[in-house]
Amino acid sequence: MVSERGLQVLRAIVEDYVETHEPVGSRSIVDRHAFGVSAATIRNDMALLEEDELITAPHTSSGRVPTDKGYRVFVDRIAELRPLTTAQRAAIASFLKDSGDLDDLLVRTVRALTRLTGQVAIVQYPSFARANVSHVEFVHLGGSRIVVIVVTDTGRVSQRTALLRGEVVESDVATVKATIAALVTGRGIRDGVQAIADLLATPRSGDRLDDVVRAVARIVSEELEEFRSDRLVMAGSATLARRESDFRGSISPLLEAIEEQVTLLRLMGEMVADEQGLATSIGRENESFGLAEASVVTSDYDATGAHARVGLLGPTRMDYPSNLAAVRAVAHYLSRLLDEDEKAR
Amino acid sequence: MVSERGLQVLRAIVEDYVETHEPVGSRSIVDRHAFGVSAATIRNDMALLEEDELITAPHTSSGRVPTDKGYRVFVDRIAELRPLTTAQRAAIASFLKDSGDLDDLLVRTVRALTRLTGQVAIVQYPSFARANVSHVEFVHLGGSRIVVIVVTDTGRVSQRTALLRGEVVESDVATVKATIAALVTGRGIRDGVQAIADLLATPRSGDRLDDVVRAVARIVSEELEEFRSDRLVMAGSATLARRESDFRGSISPLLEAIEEQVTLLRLMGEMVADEQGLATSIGRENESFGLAEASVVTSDYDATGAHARVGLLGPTRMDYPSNLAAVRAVAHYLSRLLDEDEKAR
DNA sequence: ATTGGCACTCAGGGCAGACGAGTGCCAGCG
DNA sequence: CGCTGGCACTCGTCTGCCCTGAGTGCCAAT
Repeated sequence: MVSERGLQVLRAIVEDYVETHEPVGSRSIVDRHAFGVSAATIRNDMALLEEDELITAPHTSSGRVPTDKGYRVFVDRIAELRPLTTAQRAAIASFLKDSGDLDDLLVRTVRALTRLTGQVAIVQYPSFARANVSHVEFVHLGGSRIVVIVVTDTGRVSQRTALLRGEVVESDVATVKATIAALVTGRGIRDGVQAIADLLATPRSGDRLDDVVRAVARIVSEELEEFRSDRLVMAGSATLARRESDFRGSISPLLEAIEEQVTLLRLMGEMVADEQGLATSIGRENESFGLAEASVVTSDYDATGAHARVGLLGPTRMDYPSNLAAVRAVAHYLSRLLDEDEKAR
Repeated sequence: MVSERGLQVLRAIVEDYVETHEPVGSRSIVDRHAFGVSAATIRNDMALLEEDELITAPHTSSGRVPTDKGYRVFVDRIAELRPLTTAQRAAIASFLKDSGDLDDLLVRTVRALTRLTGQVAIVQYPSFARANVSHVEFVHLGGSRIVVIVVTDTGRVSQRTALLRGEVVESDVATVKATIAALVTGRGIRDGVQAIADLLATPRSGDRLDDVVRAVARIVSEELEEFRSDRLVMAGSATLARRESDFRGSISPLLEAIEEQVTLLRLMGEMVADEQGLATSIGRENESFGLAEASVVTSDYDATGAHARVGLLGPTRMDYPSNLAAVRAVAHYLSRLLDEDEKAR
């Protein structure tokens, strides 16, 4: 078990290491922090911390560096959020106000966050799983093409072009629209998907339009699935290159994860938030996602029942207190703006 | 003036340097290429090439490296495209076939290209400046929100949510729709934008709906502008990290350009294509775009009059013959698929 | 439990020497 | 006149070496 002072030593090591990027020795700790004990005492504490695998020495005669486990303890038991300055809060507020629609708001959010922290910022689209389909619209482009548009009552729009096998005429489109609209309009996403699945399961009728209806229904179903699945908005990948020395290996796994999105979605989905809605995933904890040298911090935000996360992706050696405070503050503003929007309906 | 053999020496230097990433000396040239002359002769040629600033020596006693100007001469006067293998062609074809709508096709294209070349791949959306508005649709979400959807006859769809000042009811929406649809439907993008500008220029009437119409018209106009402006699809940014040693400085300007898009759009817009539709921009030629250590190669592709580019972004020291061949081949397939689509209408 | 002292380790910087790849130049040859 | 072999020279890189200093672990004393 680590003593109270031991924890303070760990705190000092984490803080100094994050700041200086250099292994920190017992001497520099007593210099920079008012422990009131000698370096030798600190050394004894450090030996204990090392036994617990909270810190490690890169080579025999050198200062200590926190291990992933050390960061974990730091975040869970020691660190307190470093509140944002009022200037920072004001910057967020002015950056986010006057946003247009949801897309615009999220883009601004992610930019604000990356600017604030210098890390890669990530915002999950609010999940619309609970939304209802308010509208389906079909636009005939002539020939065998139809643009299929689905709108939910939360204002999400998805659109896709269906390329049919044969030609259709305007009146066909109207018929198809009526059929499919009846199936999904006013229903929840899940119900809509189910209704379409039921339709596709029925045996084919000989009707000329049957094939068309099926083809279009399949597209609609895909679009509904898209609402159900989450999406990400990101910004700040260029900052990774500047922090490159923070990553022992290459940053290309990170860039891949950013490009893939799926990995990050899974990762953010699996992270467990504390009672404040904050969550961290540190270094090797991300190993199965190919991000063993990176950390992710997230904060939940809420939009009228819908629920999603904003987060940061950066080196394991990041400033957790500031970054956690930043995601929390941004999530907070985002929730508020979305709620105001909601009321404005 | 450089002799014929001088050019062949330049070719050898470029090819070897691209392959080995090391300055190439006179000796290794006679070893690897069948020049039939001695190293001393090559040295004389190299001295001339250096006088013309086509190659340079990193330090006094070391092999030569092509300058940007050298790459330029190589591309313009020496290099011949290295045709793709049939396996590669087959890979492209199978990768692109069975694409869904335009978005899907372009995403596949850009993935194919990055996989083929190992560089960052870029595809410009075909320009829809000449398209006509075929449809505007308004979906009332209740309260003061309307989703504004614009569809062109080329199948592009743009959608945005308008948040109005006051509440509107269903019948208002119908009125607004009629007004605006009359303004833009069937017209070209440019005409539509103009018509809306004219509307906004008229003095306000006292009509209750006038403000609503104006607000919505402004949104429609923005959406039309979006059709006019180009957009990019990209893939492969992670490859940059792997090639990082190819860039003397940091790769962060490149990542920024990728995230910005605007820079790349401008750059690709300014590049001048040869009679084959191919264009290159090498190293310092991109200096004003902050990409002095990068090169871009592009190939035009055509979709029934609409015209855009596919390209690659990579280090100056790239394999131009292969990359040019790759963009040309991919552009070729893309044109063909788009034309088939067109016919299928 | 804390401390000062001490021996020990080891990364990093500086220096010198050897090596070798590569050059420029020149005189000679066909 | 172009090509060639030869040769002296340059200079970056590698290697081994030493030294320094930061930092450690341990121990006996308080």
